[in-house]
Amino acid sequence: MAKSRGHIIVEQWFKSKNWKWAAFQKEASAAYLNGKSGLINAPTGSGKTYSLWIPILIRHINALPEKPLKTRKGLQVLWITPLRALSKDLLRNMETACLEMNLSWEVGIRTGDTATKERTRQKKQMPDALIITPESLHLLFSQKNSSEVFKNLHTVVVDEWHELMGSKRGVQTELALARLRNINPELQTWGISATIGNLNEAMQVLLGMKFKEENAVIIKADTNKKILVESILPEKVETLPWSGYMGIRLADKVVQIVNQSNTTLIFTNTRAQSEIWYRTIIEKYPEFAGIMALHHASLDREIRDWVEEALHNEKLKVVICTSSLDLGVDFRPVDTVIQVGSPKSIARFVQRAGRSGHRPGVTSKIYFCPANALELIEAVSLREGVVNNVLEDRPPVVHAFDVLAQWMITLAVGEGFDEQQLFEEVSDAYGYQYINRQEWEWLLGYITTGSPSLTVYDEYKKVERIDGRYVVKSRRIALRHVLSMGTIVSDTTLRVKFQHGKYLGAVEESFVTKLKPGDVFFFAGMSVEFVRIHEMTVTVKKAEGKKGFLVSWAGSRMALSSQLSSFIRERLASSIENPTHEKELAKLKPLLELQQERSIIPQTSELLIEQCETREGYHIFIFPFEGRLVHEGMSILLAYRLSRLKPITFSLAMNDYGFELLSDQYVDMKEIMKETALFSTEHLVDDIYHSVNATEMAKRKFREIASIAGLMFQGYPGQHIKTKQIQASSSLLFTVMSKYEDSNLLVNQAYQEVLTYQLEEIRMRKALDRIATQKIIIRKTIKPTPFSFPIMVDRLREQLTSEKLEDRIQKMLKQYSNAD
DNA sequence: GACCTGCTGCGGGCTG
Repeated sequence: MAKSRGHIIVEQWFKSKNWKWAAFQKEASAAYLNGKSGLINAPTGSGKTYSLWIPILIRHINALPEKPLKTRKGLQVLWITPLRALSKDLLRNMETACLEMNLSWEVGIRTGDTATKERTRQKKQMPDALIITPESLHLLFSQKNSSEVFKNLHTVVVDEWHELMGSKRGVQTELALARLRNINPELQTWGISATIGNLNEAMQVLLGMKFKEENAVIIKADTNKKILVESILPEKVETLPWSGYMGIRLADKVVQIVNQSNTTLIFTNTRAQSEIWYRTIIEKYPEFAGIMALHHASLDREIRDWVEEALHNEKLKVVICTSSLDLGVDFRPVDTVIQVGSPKSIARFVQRAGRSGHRPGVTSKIYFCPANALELIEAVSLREGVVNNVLEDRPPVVHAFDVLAQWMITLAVGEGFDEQQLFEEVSDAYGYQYINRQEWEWLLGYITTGSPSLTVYDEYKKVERIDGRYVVKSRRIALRHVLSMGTIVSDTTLRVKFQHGKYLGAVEESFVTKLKPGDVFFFAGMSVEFVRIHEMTVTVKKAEGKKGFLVSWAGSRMALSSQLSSFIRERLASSIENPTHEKELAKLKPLLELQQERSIIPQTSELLIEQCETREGYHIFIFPFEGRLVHEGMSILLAYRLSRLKPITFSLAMNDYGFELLSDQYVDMKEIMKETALFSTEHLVDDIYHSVNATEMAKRKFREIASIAGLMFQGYPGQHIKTKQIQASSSLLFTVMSKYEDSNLLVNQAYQEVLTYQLEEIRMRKALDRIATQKIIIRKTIKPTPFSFPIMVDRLREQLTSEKLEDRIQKMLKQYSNAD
């Protein structure tokens, strides 16, 4: 490739910093300077920011006239980041590079944190480059002069694109990009992404449907990042429980590793789990006070900032965290990462491993601490995934009409739009490539009249059509819209603070309603006593030494990824017949032998069904090993199909490995399997819609959709509306819209989201297809097996409180040992 | 030989 002048300057800059001028940086610079767009796939800490930022500056310098222009050109570069927290670091880096290149470029930040003064300044004169979140970018489009603001924009960079793409925030970004390309067809768009399974698709989503292929490139960093995976093993497999997800039994071993390391991050799957680990370690090893910290999303921002800072300055030995530290600033001191419990996907595991050895060429090491015995299989599977570099896809969100409705109103609040033009523009976005006129007309109706069933209510008439343009005239409507933009919908939370005023974090309404004054709970790594609740704030005081219950949050459970599940199926199948030398499997051997003895371990060509009878009734266990969401869908499907043969009701339970149908009647699976296609994919969707309370599931989903689409105003800042009220009004809207309209796009979307995300329809179909080719093995067991026991416990847990659960498990224990 | 489940992320006018 011929070296351009710009290319040489970039190269010199890298050399002057004594940095290795890596192949991907060369490639990216050259492609950018040649006017291309694309995607850069490089690990964090590899200098990928500079591989774009420096060429951008060069391009600017080259374009400078001899005499500098008197008037500034305004905004030329947008740098989109999913995390506010990343913006300050970026700003520093970018400004430093400007200084080094002797260029008086101004770089600014525009996020929710940006002060009013700075906003006003930006309104008068935008900086040359702006670091921004997708939400703030949408807010810029709600201003009257937005096309003027973006007139001279020539480059947009989307950082951590893999992180945005799979969510509705990604769709927001797609829509904004489509608009920016419309304003300036020459716009160069670059994405920066970690490695995911569908990189090509990621680029397509970023660049939109009309992008010319010859102008796009994917640039992969050829960094052989080494990742070492080591399991933390118990002396005996008996140490590990059959079921359970906390993993604290191996706390001593974990502490040993922490002690041998400089700085350790311990990743847990839930906030409650991180609190348990903190409490367990501090009780057993009081010397960790002061050098151990907690980090999760419900802790106060100030505390989290302190933890991040202390981690950076090597003041902390260990931090116990959740996904809250998956991304974010470089923590160079971290040399060890421990994952407690299944990470559920290989990509997440790799991402977390990368938090250690955060420099090019340095090996990352991650320890896996299994939380129950069967997770030893996952340990082996994870390692296999890492070695073979198998990573999950991030499927982009499509047909999100709620996000589109919001976007249309945003534009109407801003400069207004011509519907034909906007329709063209929106079809350029990957997520709306198949949108048709009928859907579009419905959306136009929705934003102007509030959909056919709501026409009598004025508050849903938001947008007016004036001289062919769709605009929002009312100040009040504009204000309320701007106050509720974005796609992240959360429950109402209450802030927790000490009497003397220090804020600890936030808990959910549903948790607080259980509390009485004097109750003690464990939160933010300490025991606190509930004092009172006033104006959405929970006041507490220290309760040293007292034991209390643990804060719980209503989140969602992550399901095992299909890539990881398939490794697990294979590992299990070969565990007995072709045992490998993996030490994890050696540990697990006694348990697998017990499974083999009481039932079987299925080969990959087999589907195992276990049936047994206990005092609770007749159990059917089925083990597709497909992750809990698919199992949820399958259990619903099977329960429905069985109930059509004869009237029968089941209670359902599931985990990542299998599911249970429990009834007070015996079902002869062998007979039924002969006659009925229980696992057929035929009428799958119909059966599911008939079977479950699909309406209930859709209703719950609808709450988020209605919020995003602007049907429910969540209140002015500082003034809160209770979750219950929001839930009630969304459920009312759902009922009205379903009843009086045949094809309400938002209601349909709710059903679609239930199928796609809650029940993982596509994956379920694949699994059912696989089952169709498998041999069904039905085993009657006298006692629950290592496979089935955890599912039973799971069901009990949902029905009973924890004390009662303990009693029940004791009873079960007695019952089954008596049978011996 | 069997206990502790529930991730992350953003944003908020106008006027004088």
